[in-house]
Amino acid sequence: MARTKKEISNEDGRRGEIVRAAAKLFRDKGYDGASMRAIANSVGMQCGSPFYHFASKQDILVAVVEEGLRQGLEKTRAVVDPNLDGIEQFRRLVQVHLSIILEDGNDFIPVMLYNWRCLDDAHQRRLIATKDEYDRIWQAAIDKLYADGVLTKAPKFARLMILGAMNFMVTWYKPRLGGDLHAMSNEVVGFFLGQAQEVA
Amino acid sequence: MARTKKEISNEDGRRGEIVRAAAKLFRDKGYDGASMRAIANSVGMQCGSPFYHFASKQDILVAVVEEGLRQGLEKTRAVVDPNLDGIEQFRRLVQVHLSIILEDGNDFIPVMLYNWRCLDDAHQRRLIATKDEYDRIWQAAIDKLYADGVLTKAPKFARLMILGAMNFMVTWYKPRLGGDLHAMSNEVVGFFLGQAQEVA
DNA sequence: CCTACCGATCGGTAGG
DNA sequence: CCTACCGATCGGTAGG
Repeated sequence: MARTKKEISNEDGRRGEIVRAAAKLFRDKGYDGASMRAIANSVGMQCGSPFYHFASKQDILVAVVEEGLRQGLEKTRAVVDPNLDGIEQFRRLVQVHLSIILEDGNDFIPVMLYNWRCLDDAHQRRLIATKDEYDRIWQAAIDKLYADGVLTKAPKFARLMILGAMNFMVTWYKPRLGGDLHAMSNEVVGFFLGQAQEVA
Repeated sequence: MARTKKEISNEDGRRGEIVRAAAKLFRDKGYDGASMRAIANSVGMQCGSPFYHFASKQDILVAVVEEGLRQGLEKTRAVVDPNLDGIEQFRRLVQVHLSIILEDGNDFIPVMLYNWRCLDDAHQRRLIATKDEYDRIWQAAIDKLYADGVLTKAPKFARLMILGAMNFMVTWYKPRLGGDLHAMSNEVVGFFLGQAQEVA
């Protein structure tokens, strides 16, 4: 059976192993710091073998970023619900974003955030459309907080500050015993929305 | 005359040119992505010549980070004044931090922020003491805002969010014609402190 | 600070 | 997917 579009984007099998191993190495050492040999060896292959699955190292990076955007957009859309009140919608977006960038094994989006310049211009241009879709979801949620009076400052700038503060957590957050991501989400929500609302 | 400590930390002369050129290249292409040849050529040297001034590429990175911390701490201390009210102190810290990370030619701290893992463990351990000094200044200013009731959430977490949001601006901020860094500072201050205070 | 060069490692390929 | 290999480039050095 031919490889369907869904299977490709799910990155199953050996190819998927390479994508996941590369994501971890790109995150730890950066795109230039992670060699094809290191990627191959981390999945038990010889140095030339990943080129059976990918035409180039660049294409592996593209696959990592595409998989990150696909998973991220899927998880994010799953918590969007126009019936929620603004604060609860925001809380869910924060929780899911922190899991996307901080949870163990979720290396795709951190690689995208911190290796974006390693993508060829053409790939950047193509992938930015999906990034924009991600931003639109956040912007809509923040606009609603603004309309409700929970946030009072320019909502576009608010989105950049809030997502920036979270994205920079990649550089300092160290997971502790017992999933404290939920606690972290509450701290983030509490900080940006003030003390008006109780934490779940 | 022997090179004094002050002259070393000021990075004057040819050595200083290498440090500044390397900072720019490290910022644009990353530590691993910027070759010694590229650094040498960007100051009109041949590929082996930087090694007359530095023992290794790693030592250039160390010099970049040290120069960034030295300049950053100097500029930051210059705006610290215990007689200022909390909000005005915060505003000045934001302004100086944005100039440190976003102003044209100030590549040192961005290199530190986004290439920290490229430093050897021993250098990280040594440099972290100066980083901590920087954080202490910020923490004191934020603690005061907390004591004054301007901020109401855990001040340590507040520092991480505020500095994180600013530091991530390195990835998206594009300077426009006519220095808008001052306007940016006002937006940042306005966002984090709410609309209580007027912008200068 | 240049010239000329080193061994190591890089991404990538051909043939099986 | 492995073996064996390629040219290019890397950080770094010796001698002047």
